[in-house]
Amino acid sequence: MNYWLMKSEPDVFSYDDLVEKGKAEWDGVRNHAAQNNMKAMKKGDLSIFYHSNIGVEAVGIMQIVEEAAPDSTDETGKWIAVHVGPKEKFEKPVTLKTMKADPALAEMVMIRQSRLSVSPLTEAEFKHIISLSKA
DNA sequence: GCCAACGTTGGC
DNA sequence: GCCAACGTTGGC
Repeated sequence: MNYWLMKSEPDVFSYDDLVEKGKAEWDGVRNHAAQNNMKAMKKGDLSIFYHSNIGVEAVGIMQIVEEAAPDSTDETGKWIAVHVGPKEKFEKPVTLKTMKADPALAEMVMIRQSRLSVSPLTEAEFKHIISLSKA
């Protein structure tokens, strides 16, 4: 089991949009590092859903339901996407400010490399963010 | 709206 | 293969 963090601008695609659809292709990722992370995803892996730009906070958990396959929005055939489904919406979102201030999350890839839209989390980081969402 | 970080492009 | 210019992302 691996853990991830994926970003989306909620005015484009929000956690509630995912809940409504039930399943969605995580398309449009055009960054090699992010692509490599998606290629490493296995069915059943869990990912934090993070709202960038608006909200700037982690809002819920989703599950990888289909592993990497060609991105349907890519005409070149070079890029891949995974399919995700909703797992659990946080009772309380965890803001970037909270995560940045927390020593337990100081090594988080997303904190250190803020522009990366798909990044790995350690199991400890994943669980810690969950615990913050319940506080 | 600004700006830092950083990826990509293109000239040499 | 280097590096300057430029575009995009994303926090503030």
